[in-house]
Amino acid sequence: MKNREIADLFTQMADLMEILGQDSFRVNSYRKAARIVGELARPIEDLAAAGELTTLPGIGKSTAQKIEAYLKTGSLTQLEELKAQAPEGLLDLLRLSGLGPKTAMRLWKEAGITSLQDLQQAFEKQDERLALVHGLGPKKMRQLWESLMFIQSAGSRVRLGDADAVMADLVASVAAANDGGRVVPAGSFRRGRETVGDLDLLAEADAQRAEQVVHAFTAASNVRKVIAAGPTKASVQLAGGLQVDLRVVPADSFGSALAYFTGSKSHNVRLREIALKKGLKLNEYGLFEGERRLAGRDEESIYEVLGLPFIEPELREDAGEIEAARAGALPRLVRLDDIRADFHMHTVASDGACTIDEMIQACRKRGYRCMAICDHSASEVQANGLKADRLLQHVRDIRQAAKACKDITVLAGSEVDILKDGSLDYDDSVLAELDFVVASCHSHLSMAAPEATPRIIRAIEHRYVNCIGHPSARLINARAGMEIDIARIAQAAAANDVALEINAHYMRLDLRDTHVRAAVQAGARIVINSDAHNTEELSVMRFGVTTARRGWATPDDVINTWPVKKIRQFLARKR
DNA sequence: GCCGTTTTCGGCCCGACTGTTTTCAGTCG
Repeated sequence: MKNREIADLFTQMADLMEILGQDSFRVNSYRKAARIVGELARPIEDLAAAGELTTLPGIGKSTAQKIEAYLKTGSLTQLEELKAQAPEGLLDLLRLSGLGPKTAMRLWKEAGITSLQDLQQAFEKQDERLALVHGLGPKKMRQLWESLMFIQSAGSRVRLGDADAVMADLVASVAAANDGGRVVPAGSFRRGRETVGDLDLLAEADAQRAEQVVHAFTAASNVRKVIAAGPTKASVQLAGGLQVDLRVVPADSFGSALAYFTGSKSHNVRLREIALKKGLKLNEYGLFEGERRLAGRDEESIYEVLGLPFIEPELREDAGEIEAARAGALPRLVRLDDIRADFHMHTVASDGACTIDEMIQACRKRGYRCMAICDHSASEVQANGLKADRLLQHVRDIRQAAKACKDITVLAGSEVDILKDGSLDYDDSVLAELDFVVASCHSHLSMAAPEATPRIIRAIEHRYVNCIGHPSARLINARAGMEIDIARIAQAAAANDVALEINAHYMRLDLRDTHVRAAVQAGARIVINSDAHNTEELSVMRFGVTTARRGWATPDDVINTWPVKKIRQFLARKR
């Protein structure tokens, strides 16, 4: 699957074209194409083979031809031509904050600097060529130097779960200075993306109070550096390197500002276009007809005046949500309070930290009516996986503990390894003793799609398998995991009454959002599991729900929301 | 380069902050 690869090529083209000062609308169209291809769940090869590339929004004849040529030849002539016109190292310069295409061009043309390395050397030698670059004063130089040092020490985007803890503290700090005015997260964090590049925070305050709100923000305990601070807007860098932007707006504009700063950028562009067609103007201060404000206090009013139902933040990616809204076809997304079950958690029997009873009590406290305990199977030696005899004893222990709790159905299960060839880690006679089987890959994780997909499908077709755990086995920011053909896997799952897991741990979120959407479209059932190794970790369920929402999943799609009777019927269909 | 309820050409979202200017360009979101 070359989706990511091709998306990166288009991004490179857009960056180079921008540096070369080419038409900005063409640049944007390449950026859009990169986004569309990058977020596609189906392999781009399949669409190309079927001649369906131009059915994608933002992909026209010309872009389709480039994709087809690249798939055929492995290179992209237009990109090579651009690279011949500008040194490739210039692209890296764009990673510096405060340095855009114009400055990159000037560094090259006016000082002969064409890479991060060149720039660093020029700084270190206090090269006089730098003084020749128009628009580069002492402050800008200092900013670029700091940014250069930063990208050398900092990593990539921050995982949603890590950002979540930081965000909670910041909201508390700012809210304490805002006399009850609203303080809420916006940006990709609010949309629930699996990683965030920065954090956005919005506060409601009048002009008088705005100053103290901005001050409370820039003075928050974990702020390392104040990047910018005006009367209504400020940016800081936290100790961990994460950048946070705050905007302060009056109550009348709070809703429009929230919509604006939640994005995504492309969703906003669509909203503005709709506004324009109605002769209106939409910005962060409201929706206006001439000077008259028609909406802005809350998000709902913006959508309403634009003639649309409210669109949930998780859907705002310009991935069909506007069209669905117009057609009245938006899904009723699953919510955390719909969740009444968790089917994947570990105990001290394998590598968990809590006992069966402790996990049961914690699930009861969360209001669940059904749960499954699924410890590791024999092959997971490092995780103290259970050999068959220990598993059978463990099953008896779970059933014994379950008897004491009438208000929750406790299923005895296992997280069984899917071996390299797609077979399972226990014999059928052992699996037959279990109520719930999660089958997961824990080894041979660098498999490409042609091997990985049949491996997983073989497990799906297995008589005793109820669920495929973390299907790609990726770890965000740490391991790419297996390439999987989600369309084929979802089709097999739907046909075999197997649920596909969204592993809710924020390191995994696997299935990822685009996979969930493809799975739901193919009619597969989704199960959201915490994979908790202690009672505390049951709370990661919320990240899984967010991912399910980003995948357009409804309560009906997600078996965790079902009554126990319906869950039992689903499991019984397997055998 | 894409696209169409003003369609095959002519548009394509808009404002805040900074640093360098000498009235504004560049960057960012």
